[in-house]
Amino acid sequence: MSTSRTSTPQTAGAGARSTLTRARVLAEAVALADSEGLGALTMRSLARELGIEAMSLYHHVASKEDLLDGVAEVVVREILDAVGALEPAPEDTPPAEWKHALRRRILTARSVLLRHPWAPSVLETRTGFSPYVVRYHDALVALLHRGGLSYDLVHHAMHALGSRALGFSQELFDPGGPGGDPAAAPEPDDEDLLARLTDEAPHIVAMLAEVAHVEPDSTLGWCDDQAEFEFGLDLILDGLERLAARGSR
Amino acid sequence: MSTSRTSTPQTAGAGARSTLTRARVLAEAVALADSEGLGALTMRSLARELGIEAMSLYHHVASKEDLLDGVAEVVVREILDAVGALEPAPEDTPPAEWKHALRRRILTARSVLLRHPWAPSVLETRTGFSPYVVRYHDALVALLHRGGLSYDLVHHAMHALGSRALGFSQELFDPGGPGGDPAAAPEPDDEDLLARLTDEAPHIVAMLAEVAHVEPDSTLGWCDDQAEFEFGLDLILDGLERLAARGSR
DNA sequence: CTGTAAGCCTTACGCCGTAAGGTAGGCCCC
DNA sequence: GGGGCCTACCTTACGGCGTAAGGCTTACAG
Repeated sequence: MSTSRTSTPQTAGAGARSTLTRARVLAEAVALADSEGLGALTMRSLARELGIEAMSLYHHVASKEDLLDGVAEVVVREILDAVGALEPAPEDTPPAEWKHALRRRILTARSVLLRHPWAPSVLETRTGFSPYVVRYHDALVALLHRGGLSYDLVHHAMHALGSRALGFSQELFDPGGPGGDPAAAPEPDDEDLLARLTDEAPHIVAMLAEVAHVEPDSTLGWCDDQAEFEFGLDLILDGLERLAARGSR
Repeated sequence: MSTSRTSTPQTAGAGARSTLTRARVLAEAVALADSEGLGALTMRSLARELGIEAMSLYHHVASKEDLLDGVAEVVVREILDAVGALEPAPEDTPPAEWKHALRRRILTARSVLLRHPWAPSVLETRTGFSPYVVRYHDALVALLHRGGLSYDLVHHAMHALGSRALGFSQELFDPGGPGGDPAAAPEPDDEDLLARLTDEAPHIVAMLAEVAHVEPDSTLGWCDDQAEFEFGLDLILDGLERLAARGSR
């Protein structure tokens, strides 16, 4: 890797590999978060990974916050690419298919986020307007409006979807969920936990006893996140469809 | 040194004010987060507020993480108290009223969280099973099941509600939202922002132009969070009701 | 040849959470 | 009533964080 000839006279113009760019910094940051968790993404560790010193990063990002903004942008762009590869533009989608088109887009977004489990917690904390996030949402708005929903209803719809629009929803009780640190699997002695639950939350225990995919006497197996996500999403989409059908609102 | 009489012989028994307890530590932590934001809640600043040294806190909480667990618990207990003061127990609620009962409970929870804007971001990161969180959710499960929903449907319902069950939902683009630091109001020159939006997100701009409570040429006024929260909540509740009506699912 | 700017490095500061250990008073039990 | 122990506090110190300030080299422009 470039070892020899450190003083190559190349202008570092086009595809120079040895020169660091913001894009390369961000890519490495994403890779680091993927492999070591969000907590391991520090200026120092990122620099180490890139073979430079921490302070040198500041020539490519303004601050750690800016780094995280950039990282979020990379992820959203990845979503945009994935969606673009599968979906026609909103204008080329038959209006009547808005619901399925929306559904597919959102599930595609989700599939990208599943590759970056730490991403939701980063996206949650970015309140700014990344151009890519905006563009993504704009396509959803277009789809809904072309589907016949009034802008008023579209507006409500976007709020109702919330973070679901980007493919995630935070769930209370979700061990190892969107937290980011894969090493943090809180596993207190499940015996005690179940015993506590049984008298503190009898109805929950009764429910879990009945719902198929969990045997309450085993270690708490968790839910089928994908199925649950789709259930909630469909509940909202169906509700929107009904509201749309009975004339705007 | 508490000024006079440092060696008061009182046994620090019942309601002694001078002795620190975990409860007092947690109460002060909540107060500090309320007034200065979550970012200002550090072991050192909390100790300063209590007139002790940082390390002394470790006699009452095991770690910062434990402190945050405790803080979350305080908030949830506050929710439980508020709900308990207004609502009959699930067993005393007519089954047919499940939807309204659930709605009221959740909106009560929300009203508590509005007093602690930083609380959602703490609750989001607690993956453990606080007894109070569990108890709260258990009551919701009871209400739903007594209302005639199968446990299977109840289970889906809890997932669909997600954090909404506790009264919040994260929204992308929500300046000064559940972040926690009240001092961080990102206000980039709104002129530029709107200009950028206009060509990056024409549909969003069109929507905002039409939706009543925002004049797009003014500084971006934000949405009526409460109304939007209720819209999303009702969408889900109505959908659940419909599913319940046509027999389990 | 000189000026300037970019890209990287060194050093250092003030935060953070917390490990380790010290001390002073109150309690129990012999 | 005296020795030991427990509790609640303190002091000191460590390693890690983000980053301010400034220095050194190299590449290119005039």
